[in-house]
Amino acid sequence: MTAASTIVLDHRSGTFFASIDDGREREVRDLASFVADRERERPRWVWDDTSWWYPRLLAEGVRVERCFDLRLCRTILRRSLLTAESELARAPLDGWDNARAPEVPPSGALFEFEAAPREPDDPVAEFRRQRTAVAGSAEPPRVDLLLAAESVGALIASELNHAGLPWDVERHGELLTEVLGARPSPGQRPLHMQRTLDRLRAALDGAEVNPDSPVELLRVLRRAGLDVSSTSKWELAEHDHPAIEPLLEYKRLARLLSANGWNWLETWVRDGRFRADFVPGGVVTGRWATSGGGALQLPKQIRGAVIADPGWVFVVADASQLEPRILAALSGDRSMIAAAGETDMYNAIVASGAVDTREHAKIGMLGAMYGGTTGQSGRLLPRLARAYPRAIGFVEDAARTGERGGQVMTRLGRTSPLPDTAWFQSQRDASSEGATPAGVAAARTRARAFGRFTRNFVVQGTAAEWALCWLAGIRQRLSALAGHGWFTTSAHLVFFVHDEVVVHCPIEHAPDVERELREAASAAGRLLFGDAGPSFPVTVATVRSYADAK
DNA sequence: CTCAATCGCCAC
DNA sequence: AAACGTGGCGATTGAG
Repeated sequence: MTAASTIVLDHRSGTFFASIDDGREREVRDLASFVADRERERPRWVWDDTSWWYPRLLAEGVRVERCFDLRLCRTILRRSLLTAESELARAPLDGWDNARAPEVPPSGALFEFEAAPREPDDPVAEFRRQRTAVAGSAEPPRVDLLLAAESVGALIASELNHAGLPWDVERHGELLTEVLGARPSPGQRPLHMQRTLDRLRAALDGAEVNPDSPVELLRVLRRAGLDVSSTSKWELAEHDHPAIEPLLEYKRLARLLSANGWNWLETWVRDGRFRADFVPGGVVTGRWATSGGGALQLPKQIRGAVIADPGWVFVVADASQLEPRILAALSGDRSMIAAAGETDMYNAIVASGAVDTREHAKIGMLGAMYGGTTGQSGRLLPRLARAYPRAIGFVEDAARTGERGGQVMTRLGRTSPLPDTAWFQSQRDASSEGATPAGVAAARTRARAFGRFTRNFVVQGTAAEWALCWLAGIRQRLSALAGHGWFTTSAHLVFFVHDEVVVHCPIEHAPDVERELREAASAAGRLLFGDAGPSFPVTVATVRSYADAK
């Protein structure tokens, strides 16, 4: 008997079905044991939505190595310029284009069906449509790699959600009490916040202001003689007035309370784990999003509550200067690739004579990737363009494509969306006979804004592809280290933010994990850019608390 | 009451 | 120092 290569799973009217290697569909009685059994042959599981199937399997102790997520891949294939001519890309929207349902931790019966009707379309047929689209594309291997990376990302997201980030509720509580004061009764302010507010009011001659209302605050500040146009902290910081210090302090405390205070703790942390709902492909560029708990913006302030289990540690790794390295690789600019071969790319740019200081190298590169035109970044760009004409030309081309309303592609073929109809209308209006100067200016502003988007899309999107390849490599290497154990009982991923990962592992495995994280980064670079690409160094730290990582 | 827009802050 | 990309989220505010 040969090993199965693909198994398509489906469920309809309360029954599960499996179709093995394009063969006839058969009914599956016990899904978890069927999958566990077949997994020995390492098939690629094909299903409509990883975030529906996989949490249920994980809850039953079943992990799979490979999958093909039809919903995520549909999104990519529909939009990619590499598959633009396919039947799939030209077909009208259908149920396969719908957004996923939020990932809910399974409760009660693990394979209960939702009340909402599911798309009745046949996943076998959809899989065939997608294979046809890939086969007919300009570069099938490139698209295949993207779909595989996106799909394994979906597996990893579910595994991250399953494992959760270790969270010390007690430590978090202490931290809040230290900074804010004891937890007040509902509707009250914690002591330190109230005192800060009293100081603010005193500095404003006793004005009865609600500091949480920007409108009210702005009015009171202006009445107190402060010439400010908003209440944002960077603008306030430019002024000298006795109210500024208590106001900024109040804002700092209020932010902590509302974003990561006691309510947050009760809502998002269960059984010593923070479970972010990671959403692969949740951002147009291919970056992940999260829905709930603000996991991608965990303030440095509260990372002290992220503490490893007894006998365990975190190995925290982040890719150094990822986006500028990605730009070097994408553009094939040999001078910039040489700079990106060094551990500190910005120092290498200074050494090449392009700019004077490391800070200038950084500001200039960020400006090139984000489309900065004013201030320092605008002044530095011509110098970088002289030293690295291909690299800067690459992002300038992407920007011009966007300004024309065109589409750009990442390394693996993920493609930017078109501007909306209002955008095109404003461009048409601006070039029509009755165009007003204001209309022309507005259209130009919008065109430039879309150019900044496409400029950034190629870099951010390719960085996201690199990160997926890195994650996939890490997952595979950690599995190998673990042998046959269940993944959460040995080194496993617990957190991911764009270019940074956290692995939770027994303390004695940390050196091995550190090595694997570095090697997986190099491997990801070779996979995307071959041997001539830049290096992808990672900063690694082994710590008991996430706060100690940086 | 609900809903959407806006402000402001956090992350990479 | 300040304006230049991708987002999530909470509080306020105003419309229905």
